[in-house]
Amino acid sequence: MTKAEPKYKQLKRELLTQMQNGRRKPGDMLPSEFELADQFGMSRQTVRQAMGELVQEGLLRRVQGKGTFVTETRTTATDLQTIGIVTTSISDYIFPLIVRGAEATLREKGYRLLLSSTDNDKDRERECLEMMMSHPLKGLIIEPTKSAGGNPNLAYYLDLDQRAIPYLMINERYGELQCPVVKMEDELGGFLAADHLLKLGHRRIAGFFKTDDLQGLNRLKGFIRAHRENRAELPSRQVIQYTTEEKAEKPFAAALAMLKGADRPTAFVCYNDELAVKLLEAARRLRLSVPEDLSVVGFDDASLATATEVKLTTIAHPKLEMGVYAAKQLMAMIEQGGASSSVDMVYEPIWVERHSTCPPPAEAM
Amino acid sequence: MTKAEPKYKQLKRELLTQMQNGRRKPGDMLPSEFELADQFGMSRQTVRQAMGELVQEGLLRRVQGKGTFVTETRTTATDLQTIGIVTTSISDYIFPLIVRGAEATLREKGYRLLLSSTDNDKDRERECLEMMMSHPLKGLIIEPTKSAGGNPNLAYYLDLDQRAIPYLMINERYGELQCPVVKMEDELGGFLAADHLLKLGHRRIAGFFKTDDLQGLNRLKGFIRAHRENRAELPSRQVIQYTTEEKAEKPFAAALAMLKGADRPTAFVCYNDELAVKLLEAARRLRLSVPEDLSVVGFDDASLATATEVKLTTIAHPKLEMGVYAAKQLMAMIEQGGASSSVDMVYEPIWVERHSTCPPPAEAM
DNA sequence: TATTGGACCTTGTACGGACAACATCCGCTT
DNA sequence: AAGCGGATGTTGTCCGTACAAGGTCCAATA
Repeated sequence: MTKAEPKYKQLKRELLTQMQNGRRKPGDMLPSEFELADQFGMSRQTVRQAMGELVQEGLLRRVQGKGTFVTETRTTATDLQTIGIVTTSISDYIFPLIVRGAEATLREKGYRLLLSSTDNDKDRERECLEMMMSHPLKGLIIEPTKSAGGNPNLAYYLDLDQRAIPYLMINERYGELQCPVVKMEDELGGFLAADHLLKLGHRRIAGFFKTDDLQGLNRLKGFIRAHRENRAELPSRQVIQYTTEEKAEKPFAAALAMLKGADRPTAFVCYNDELAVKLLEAARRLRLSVPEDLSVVGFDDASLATATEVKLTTIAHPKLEMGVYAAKQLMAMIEQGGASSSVDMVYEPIWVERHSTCPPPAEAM
Repeated sequence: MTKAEPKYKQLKRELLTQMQNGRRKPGDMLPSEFELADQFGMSRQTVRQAMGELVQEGLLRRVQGKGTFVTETRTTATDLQTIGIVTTSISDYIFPLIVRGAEATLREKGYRLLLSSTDNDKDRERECLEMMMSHPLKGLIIEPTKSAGGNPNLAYYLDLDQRAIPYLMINERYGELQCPVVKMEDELGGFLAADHLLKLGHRRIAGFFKTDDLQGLNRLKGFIRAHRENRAELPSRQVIQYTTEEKAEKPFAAALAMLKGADRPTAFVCYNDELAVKLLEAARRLRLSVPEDLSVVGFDDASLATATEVKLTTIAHPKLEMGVYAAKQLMAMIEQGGASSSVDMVYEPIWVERHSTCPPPAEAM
């Protein structure tokens, strides 16, 4: 025989169902504690215990001298649920779009969005995860921080698994983890960029890649594969790798040096549009014209790409849509109860031709 | 004489201070309920009430049959608290920086950040406020949506007042409300822009302002004042007003028409850098060179301002710092218990001279 | 008519007692 | 030596009572 449910819990359940049925609407006043005690054949203290918990949960509001009321506002009985996003950089020119897509989609479905940013620092990532998990969460969207490095915060992700909180990654995935990922096919993007340039006749293409995340590493991989498949040489000095910390100086300086040197490259492939715009400046400084003297390809199709005089040729991916998709996917996982049926979504990169690319100058052929 | 504090609250306070002193460390077992009742001369029920609240707050953990213990782990003794930000547009090129400043500051102090965006739509603003308020919130940072129009969501803000949830506004304030605001002195910014150009000798300056928010309206106000104080004429056709919905087309078309017409303006003052970059494109299309034929001034000192070939002269304000300050101010208000001592913070705009401005061409003098 | 005081409602605080459910320990039994 | 059972101590549930404090209403009062 099953154990008897405590009386106060029975009352609590009864009141809850009444509220869900609509028999007690928001704003309604409940019978007084004495009355309820009478009705349900229990003491006032027991009634108080039941109602106390409902007050704690925000479903009731007690006012001394007046009575106890069903809470207003609470649009639906199913309370709003919260999902979190951990980004590397809120102010980065790409991520706001992804966040915007996700936010709009989530709000529509009644979810709330907790946002935090790691600033590309793994210690901060730990703080963010800690913060996120310290309150009930329905799901998480994570953009890995320095995904090419290790994952010192593995324990937190395992904790998520244990708590059956679904999560998915965006842009990249930590290798050790099994979860869905929404990303662009970066390797193919790197390939496309270099392949187009090689097909235009370029033979000295410099590549600039941020390689502390897997996105950059994969773009570089594709960049190399394009050279191999086109039987083009790729001297190592034509590949510039840099980290988040170095991004302000190193690639710009390297580009200047290469353009001044002998056998200067006839084309640049840049990790993203932000860098491409910077390198345009390097070309201007040396009075090289783009694209006649130097072709430039960026990544991301950011708003920067069309702000410049020479509109940038770039590799695009559907940023807003990725956010929307990630949100939808996560909501589906939540509804399924955390069954992370690892179905990835990989977007194909799109070559967007504008005016920063053309065949190389004749003398360089 | 002051009213006596309830006994259970006295006990609660006592236990709290003991825990803060370190007299009771995490993991320690407290005396039993009977013992405490004895020590403090109260009944066991009263002790239970005090401890019940501490359990609710996560500071104690009760285990039937064993005892009551001080909670382990939660280094964040004061449980994490949530504050919300309602922006007009997450992906806008300015706001991410403000959000980033606020997020970093808040996370440091153990607050969590709920983010949502109105997309410049007052219905969405209502949804956002509803969503924010449906769960316990410690405070709100709001960027008003179309602040020049009315405020149909006034009821929600009054509700915030009633619930003693402190809030502050950023960029602008709805006129009907009393709350601190963190903003730039837009009127002065508009004045500076026009005044500099007038002092350079320009006499036909066109101004483009988004006037569905107060920021734009104030910049326009300053723009007009500069003309008055410099005794310069300002025909109405030289002022272009537009709304969020029109921003993609109207100002660009108007600029093209003005530049093609007789007595074309020798300078543009633009609502923001985004528009300034667009209008640079209009000038290029008519083969006018900037700044020789046309000076251009933007607002915001966004990253766009230096991406272009001609680096934009612009009116800057400390975006990141504004976010940080807003966060700090809000936290102070929370600690004071919602005493919204309406102390505004107004940042002075800064004239950042780059290469898109110079004296007007001689023939136009 | 306007005000006040009190009756009568509500919830808040506090006390007392009783038994149930669970955990631990210790001595007794096997 | 191992296992069982009960003593003992803890929190959980439930009851009853009493008075305080806040709110509402109405009738008596100025």
